Amino acid sequence: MSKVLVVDDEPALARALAINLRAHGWEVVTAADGRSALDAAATERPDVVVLDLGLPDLDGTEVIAGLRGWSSVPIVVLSARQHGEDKVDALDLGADDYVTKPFAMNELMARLRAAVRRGQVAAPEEAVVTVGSLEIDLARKRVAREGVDVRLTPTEWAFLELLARNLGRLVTREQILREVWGPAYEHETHYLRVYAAQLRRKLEDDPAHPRHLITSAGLGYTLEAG
Amino acid sequence: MSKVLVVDDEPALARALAINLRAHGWEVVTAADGRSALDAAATERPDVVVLDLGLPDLDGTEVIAGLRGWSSVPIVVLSARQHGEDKVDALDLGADDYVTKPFAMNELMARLRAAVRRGQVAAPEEAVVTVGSLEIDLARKRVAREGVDVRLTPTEWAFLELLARNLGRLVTREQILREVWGPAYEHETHYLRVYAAQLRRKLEDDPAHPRHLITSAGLGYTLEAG
DNA sequence: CACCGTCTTGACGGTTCCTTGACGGCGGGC
DNA sequence: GCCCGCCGTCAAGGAACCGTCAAGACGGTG
Repeated sequence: MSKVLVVDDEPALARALAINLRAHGWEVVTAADGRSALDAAATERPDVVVLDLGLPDLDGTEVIAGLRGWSSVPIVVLSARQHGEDKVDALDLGADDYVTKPFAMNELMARLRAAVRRGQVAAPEEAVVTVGSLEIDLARKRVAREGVDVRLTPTEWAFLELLARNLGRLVTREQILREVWGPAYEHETHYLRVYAAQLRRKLEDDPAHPRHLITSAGLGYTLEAG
Repeated sequence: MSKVLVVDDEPALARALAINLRAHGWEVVTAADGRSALDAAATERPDVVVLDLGLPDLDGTEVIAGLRGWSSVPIVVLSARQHGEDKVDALDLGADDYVTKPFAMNELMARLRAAVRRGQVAAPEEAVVTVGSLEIDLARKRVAREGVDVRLTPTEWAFLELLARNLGRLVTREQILREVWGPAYEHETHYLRVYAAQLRRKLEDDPAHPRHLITSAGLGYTLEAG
């Protein structure tokens, strides 16, 4: 769970933010002015800071500068001002993102997630899905079974990749056909059978009794996690 | 083409909205009160909802809360009230954006587009409905009873999904038949009995005395929350 | 042009699922 | 008590779907 520090002097807005963020799984700490914001940032070590400009004591830019003196925590600035002038200021000083009021809660949430993601330096995005003895490397577009590479055709790979990106989730026939063959093929279910069989022959220990690539008759296919 | 659900009890405004939206390429569904809004959202699966506060039956906030129980569809609230009080309420409950009347059609349109865009980027959003020892995962299309997966046929799943999306609310026979079998089957009530029985056999501890899938004779079925 | 890997298409047998009918239980109205 | 409507149960037949094999079509490459 990520921790967010909300810095805002309007109690109503601060409360609304806190409630929404908590509902979405964030741990929330609040501060109502610039000085306590700096204190809270030092003691709580949040993963990201939401900073409303126009605080009673310090100018928002001072808060950013103060934080940047010792921390590289991502900062998302919140502002009522419409024009770009202080946007440039804030970004210059080291803010990471900028949202003008009124804003949509989802947008803020998305920007926070993005900010945290960017903030995590150690994120080379190791996109490898492991399923039993299968290793599916989404970045390199490779599959290995018990350590040895398996050669897949482009269509086989597209099929498998789609299932792997939805690991453990049922992917409907229509979705597979749309994604792999294109929107016009939405009803060509024959392809599914041919390619499911082909993947099983290459990837399953016992293709006749698949343990990974599971069929749900009339619905679609699932790449089973366990 | 994106689909929008317009919830407004003033016919004139609802019509004006529908016409304008359709002219801009939206697919439009309308509802005039809170209850039918929830029904329509469950059956139509809009990409975004425009919700006018001040409905005859339910408070707008109740509608938001009801929707948020199972859906993460973006909601844009429409309100005549000028001051911020219920704005905060609406956002607290999970609305995504807020437009005060009178508004420019262009502005609403832009906010809808933005809401849809954000909705698509947003997280996969765990949508799991828990009923007793049942876990119904709407995103993965899976049901587990006491932790173990239960295999459902496509029709069984469609039936259960509809009830789960209307958790605790009675779903009429007509609505189920229309949704699961199609508009032409609105009077084939035999199907309901067969499939209700089948679901109970798979999901209930004692199929003869169901505690979750409840019949209301002559009316329809309810998936009981407790 | 011939070769090769890949994609498409067809046919067939086995399985799952849907549909349909028949029957019994339950409860309300008369 | 009897009738009637509605619900729940079971089972059978047929339709839809799946897995499999293999032959042809297609598109690059040498």
